[in-house]
Amino acid sequence: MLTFTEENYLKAIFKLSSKKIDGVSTNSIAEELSTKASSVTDMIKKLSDKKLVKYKKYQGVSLTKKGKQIAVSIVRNHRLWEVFLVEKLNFKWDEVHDLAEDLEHINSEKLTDQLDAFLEFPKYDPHGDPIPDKDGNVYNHKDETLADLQKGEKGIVVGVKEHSKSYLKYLESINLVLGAEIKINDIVEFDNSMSISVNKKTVNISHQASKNLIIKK
Amino acid sequence: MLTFTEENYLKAIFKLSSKKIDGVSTNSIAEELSTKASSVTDMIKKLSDKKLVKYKKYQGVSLTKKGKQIAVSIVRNHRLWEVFLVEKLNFKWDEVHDLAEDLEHINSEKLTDQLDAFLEFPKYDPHGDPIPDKDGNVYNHKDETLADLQKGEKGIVVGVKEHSKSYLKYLESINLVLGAEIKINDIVEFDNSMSISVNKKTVNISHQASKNLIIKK
DNA sequence: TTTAATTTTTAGATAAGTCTAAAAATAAGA
DNA sequence: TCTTATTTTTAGACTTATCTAAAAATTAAA
Ligand SMILES: [Mn+2]
Ligand SMILES: [Mn+2]
Ligand SMILES: [Mn+2]
Ligand SMILES: [Mn+2]
Repeated sequence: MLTFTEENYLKAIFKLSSKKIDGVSTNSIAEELSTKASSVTDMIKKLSDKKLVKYKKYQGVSLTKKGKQIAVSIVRNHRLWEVFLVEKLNFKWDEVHDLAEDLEHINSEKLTDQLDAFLEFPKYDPHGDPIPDKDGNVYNHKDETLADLQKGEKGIVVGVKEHSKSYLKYLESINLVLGAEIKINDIVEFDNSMSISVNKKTVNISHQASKNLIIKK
Repeated sequence: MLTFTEENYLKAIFKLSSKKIDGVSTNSIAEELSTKASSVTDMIKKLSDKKLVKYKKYQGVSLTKKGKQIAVSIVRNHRLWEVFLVEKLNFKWDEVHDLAEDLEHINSEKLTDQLDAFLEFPKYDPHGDPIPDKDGNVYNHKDETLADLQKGEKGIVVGVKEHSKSYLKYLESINLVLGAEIKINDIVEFDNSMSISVNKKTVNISHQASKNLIIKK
């Protein structure tokens, strides 16, 4: 059995791996987990001893098959619990992440599978992130954001790239929730802010905000 | 915030307190938690520093108001999660305890309250144990067991005093589940075993088994 | 290709929770 | 009451995960 800490390291490495082809750097893991590089080095050695990561000094780290399996199953847990909290316990999408950070570490295949069934096998979590299936396959969205659309184009909100409470609350306040249909009315060249239509209402949105909203055309 | 370990000590002391009027002994806590007396002494000192227990060397330990509040809220969590697992995720009553041991430590008042509401405010967990209310009141069953009944008397199963998997599985195999109606056909004086009727079937049950089954006449 | 900046690793310390073995206090028995 | 037996506490050691400060390796710049 792994400690919560070890599991969180695996999850962090998994997350960072998706953005990097080669090994994940010590510093990036430290930043992701709000810890120090020296702590990361120590933990990497331990995970390496347990054959959960491949590691060569100064060369970065990557997950082994086994390590990736564990990481994905934790992500699966995390996202299923988020769905549960929103769908069944009436939480808002900006309230569920921290609780899911704890719940994800409860390791029971039966629990996960029964929860999955109870939720009727959801494909996405409340933030639009894909839920890995039982075999560990994850089908990510294409990385197309609102900021990529041109004047006159339409799109549907399918996810967010930024998960902070404040961003999520802001989006909800202007009805930019999952499934919302958007039309680009205008783009201000100076700062790339946009005027868009959602729900027959017109709102303005900064580039900072639009580039974190994942869209399907 | 408390660690899981600290919470488990509080819970253990709470459990043992209900069977003792004066302070709980170091050894009994050690046994309850499968640890050593020396470890218990160390932890008690820590909990005492945090004003969660009252402690005088060699005189046993008892919970403060604050300590008891925490302990009860953990018990509340534990039992609500057990209800969830059985009612919503189709677990059997012998499968839920260990998972609840983990889930109970997820501290969120909102989560607990929403879960309580989702489950429609259950009064008892799957083993018949009472679920403390939001204010920390617990209404325990009277301690009347099947073994206390006389020949010819009837009773209804309302709980168990022993929570081992094997006992729970055994009970289920002979239909001695919560709510089952029992009639005592005969008592063997030699070993206090009983012949009883459940669901129109007759079964024999040892004293060891009957004295752990809580009954309401 | 040296030198300088950055990144990563090591060395040594600290805190939590545990253990064994031994000492101290309490309880039980003669 | 005095002597054992039992219980509880203390002393000292170990493990895990963390940190700071310093050394080593790599990368970037001149
Ligand atoms: Mn999340
Ligand atoms: Mn999410
Ligand atoms: Mn239980
Ligand atoms: Mn129970």
